Amino acid sequence: MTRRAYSRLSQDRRRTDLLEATLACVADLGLDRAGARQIAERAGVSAGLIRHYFPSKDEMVRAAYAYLMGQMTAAAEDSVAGGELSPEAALAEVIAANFAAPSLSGVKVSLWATFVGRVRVDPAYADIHREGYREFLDLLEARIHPVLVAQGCPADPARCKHLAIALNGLIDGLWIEGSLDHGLYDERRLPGIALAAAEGILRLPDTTLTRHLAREDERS
Amino acid sequence: MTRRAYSRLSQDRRRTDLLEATLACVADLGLDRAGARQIAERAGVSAGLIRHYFPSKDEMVRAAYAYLMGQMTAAAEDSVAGGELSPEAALAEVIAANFAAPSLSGVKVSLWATFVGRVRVDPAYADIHREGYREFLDLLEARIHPVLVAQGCPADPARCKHLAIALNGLIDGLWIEGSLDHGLYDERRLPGIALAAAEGILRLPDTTLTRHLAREDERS
DNA sequence: TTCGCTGTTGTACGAATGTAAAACAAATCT
DNA sequence: AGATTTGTTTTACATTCGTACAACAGCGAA
Repeated sequence: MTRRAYSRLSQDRRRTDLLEATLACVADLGLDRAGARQIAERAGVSAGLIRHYFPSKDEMVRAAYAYLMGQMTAAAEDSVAGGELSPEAALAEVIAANFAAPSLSGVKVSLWATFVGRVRVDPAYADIHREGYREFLDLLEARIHPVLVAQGCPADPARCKHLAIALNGLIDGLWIEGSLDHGLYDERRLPGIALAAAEGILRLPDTTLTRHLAREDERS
Repeated sequence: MTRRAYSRLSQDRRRTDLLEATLACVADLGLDRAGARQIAERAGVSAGLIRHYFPSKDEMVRAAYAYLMGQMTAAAEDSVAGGELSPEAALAEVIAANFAAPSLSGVKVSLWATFVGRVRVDPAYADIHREGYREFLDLLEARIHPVLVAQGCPADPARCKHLAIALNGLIDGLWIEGSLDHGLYDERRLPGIALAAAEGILRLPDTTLTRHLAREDERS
């Protein structure tokens, strides 16, 4: 029997290949059917190699979750990085970014849900989840505060935190149902629905956030 | 070898025992480790019996998801069943019920997330999810409309639907993070946060919903 | 009490699983 | 060019999985 030809990749490259193959398998096979052999095949690698990069398959899956959350929070932070926008426009952008590609994605929400299902079981998943949630909460709070100040609304820390919690809930819930694409309504309306609801939650005058919606469309 | 003693149960009883054992195993082992043998043991039954009630283990898991969603939507509908409340109080109750036991539950959110992770993979899960989501959306819309009318707000069908979508998103997102109990804030504040945010989304005067909060506490 | 039905158990089996470790080869160093 | 290192493949193994099926036993009917 002749051996398969292969090439040696850098440790980081091979590792991320394995992580992405893991996510791909979990997304369209489910956690139970995402076996070591199938992940390895998707990564273009033989099954035994997994144990050269991870102490066990379970730890590789955990690492894949951490990798996914790192990508998602990095994307959220980048969504307002370079711009010199008004506080209102910046907040609108952070919110609306969740309802367009690549955030609005059936694959992403499938992975997110699958892993959240393990948070209660496995403390490692709980830690990763908590960290990602806290980061997004902080990001939101930092974007909310200047808007409240500019609009002359009360902006004490307790109120900001509560508003961030509520806004994060709104975004999460709409993102999940929107990404699942169940066909119960037109997903293109989600940015408008989300921004109008956010205006209400923050007690801002109408169109404070929604008037920044058109610019989002032009960009695409 | 002596055989195990057993008793014959009614078909319905045995079936729901199996479904509840399935949910219990999925909740605290995860979908991949919830094997037929472990589920059977939890149900106080031998593994072979599964195939007497379900064509396969996978179909039993699907049936367990349908069973769970049936329980949850039934609970949501019951939460406003008998009362002769004002429209505002009824809406507040529907919302607040999601942030107290038994709805606010780590087990429930784990199961919910685990199954949502399969929606994209398996059309049967997609159907069950869509149906449950649509039912809750309709329930919310039916509770929102009379409030808007009573408060003299615009209440055309399109606006009601958008508001129901936003409110559902808010509830879902807060319910998930609250149930996961990550310790980033005090979950007892969730009903207040949710009701205040709902007031904002619906553009209602302050305390229209939150003034019904105290009554919720007294009841417990 | 005995019979008959069928819900239930126990066992067996092939396939798939995660993992260990030996054999190999690709890249690097000398 | 040859030696060395180590990333990678391959084979092997114990375990677990879902399922099939024959044997058994609880329970109502006669």
